[in-house]
Amino acid sequence: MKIRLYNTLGRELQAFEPLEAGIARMYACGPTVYNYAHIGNLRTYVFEDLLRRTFLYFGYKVEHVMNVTDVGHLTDDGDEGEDKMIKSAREQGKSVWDIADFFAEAFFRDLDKLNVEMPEVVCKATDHIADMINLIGRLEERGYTYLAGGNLYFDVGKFQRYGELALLDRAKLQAGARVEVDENKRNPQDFVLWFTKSKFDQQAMLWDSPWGRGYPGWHIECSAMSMRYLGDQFDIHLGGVDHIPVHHTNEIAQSEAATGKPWVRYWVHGEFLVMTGGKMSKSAGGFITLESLEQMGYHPLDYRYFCLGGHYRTQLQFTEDSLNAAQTARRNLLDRIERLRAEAARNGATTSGETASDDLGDGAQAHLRAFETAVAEDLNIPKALAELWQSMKDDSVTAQERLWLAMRMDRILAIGITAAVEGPSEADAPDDDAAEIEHLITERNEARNSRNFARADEIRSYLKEKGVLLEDGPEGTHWKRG
RNA sequence: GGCGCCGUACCCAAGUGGUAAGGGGGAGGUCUGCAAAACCUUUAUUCACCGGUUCGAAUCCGGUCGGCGCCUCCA
Repeated sequence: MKIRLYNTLGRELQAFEPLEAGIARMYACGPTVYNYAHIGNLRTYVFEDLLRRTFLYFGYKVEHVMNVTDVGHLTDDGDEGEDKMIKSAREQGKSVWDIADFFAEAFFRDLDKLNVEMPEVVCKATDHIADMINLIGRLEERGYTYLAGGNLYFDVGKFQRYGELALLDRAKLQAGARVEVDENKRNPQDFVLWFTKSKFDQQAMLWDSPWGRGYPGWHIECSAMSMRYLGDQFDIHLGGVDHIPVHHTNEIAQSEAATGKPWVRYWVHGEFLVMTGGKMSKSAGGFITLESLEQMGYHPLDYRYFCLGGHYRTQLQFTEDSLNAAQTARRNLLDRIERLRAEAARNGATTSGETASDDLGDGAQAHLRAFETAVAEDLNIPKALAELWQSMKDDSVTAQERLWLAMRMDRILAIGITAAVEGPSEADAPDDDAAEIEHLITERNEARNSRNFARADEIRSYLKEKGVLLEDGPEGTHWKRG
């Protein structure tokens, strides 16, 4: 099936045509590891994971590269004098290197909890300084750079198509709208490739270079590392929408200036998670981590499910109510899976193993096709999720087929369905108190049979206090942990 | 000031020319000693507002109002 994606470059839906048949090569801008990722950051990585899984689902080989920015950069709003990494290191009494390792580890732990698969390559900026110096050298040879005030700049005036991605009209850009203009720049949009004169003193990470001892500008790392692992030209570049006007615009300029060739074919950007009053950010006070959601009683996959509810290109409203809705929905879905599993078992069907989709009935086929069509059309995951629900509720499809469909769809959605189907069922789950609970249930049912409801209710409330819920059904009494 | 996005039920949110997906929540019902679960039914004649194009518009065009993002090394 043809996958269509919205290309920021050109602002239109385009059929994905890889440079090399059957392979999707993509680069994703990763985190700057000076703090924990907040759930807004994580939304973007969930989106990238959905795209990755979509390619895999449709049979592509994926070469996915993500960088980790572990070189310090400026602190946030209004603070022009300090480096994020240095600030964080000082506050925590650690070296910048330790800070980077610590938060990178935390970041990937979060991704793992969210069922975000690891890219084929995760590369740290500090391991690729030589690649950056090399690339800057190519730019210098081609005359795109100038030295001023000790720093080496990229001259956007030499790159005619500057700003094409962001639809920037250089003549109309208001320089210094929010930040002081760097007097050394020839054009306001010029950016530093290599610093030797830091705006701040305590820069701990320094490397020798042809332009002096210093450290690289931010944008160059993505160009250098992506080209190192994916070649001078590759298929897709991913990131958050905030990167369109500056970071990605500059990446394109320096990459294409260095090679003289078109660089990336498809630019795909994820929109922000927003809270009441605006986007999530430290200054606004709404810094929520995955861990804090866990402490509030949510499963990480509840958050993933929540993310699937909105299209990647639209802002998603985060509220506790909507996260609750996602949590309940996911529980209901997994409960339904559990019942389908029991039904399939009663029918003597096996739930594991592959069923060729050719063997599916027409109804199941139609559901699968609807799901795949939604996913392939610019990753319409909300629609795909709706198709999942409809297929689960379709009684004309056998329980076994529905389980198979759910697992199949979970290859992309990754919301815990496969684990629910293939893992131990609730009944198999070991429980230290199981014997006592079973015993009490037996006693209660004897009491019910002799119409001693007072005793029966006593047992119900006793177990409820211990967190055990009883459900009387036609086939006996089931219990579960509440 | 420039660039871009968005406004769909109580909430989240698909749908972008053919007569409103899905989830959560609410309401009613079946079942049940009770309770829960499950199941069934129901919940926008209408898509911020005003014009226009069209046989037909939530979808296209123009305007108004409102929200948001970016223009800084925020995902």
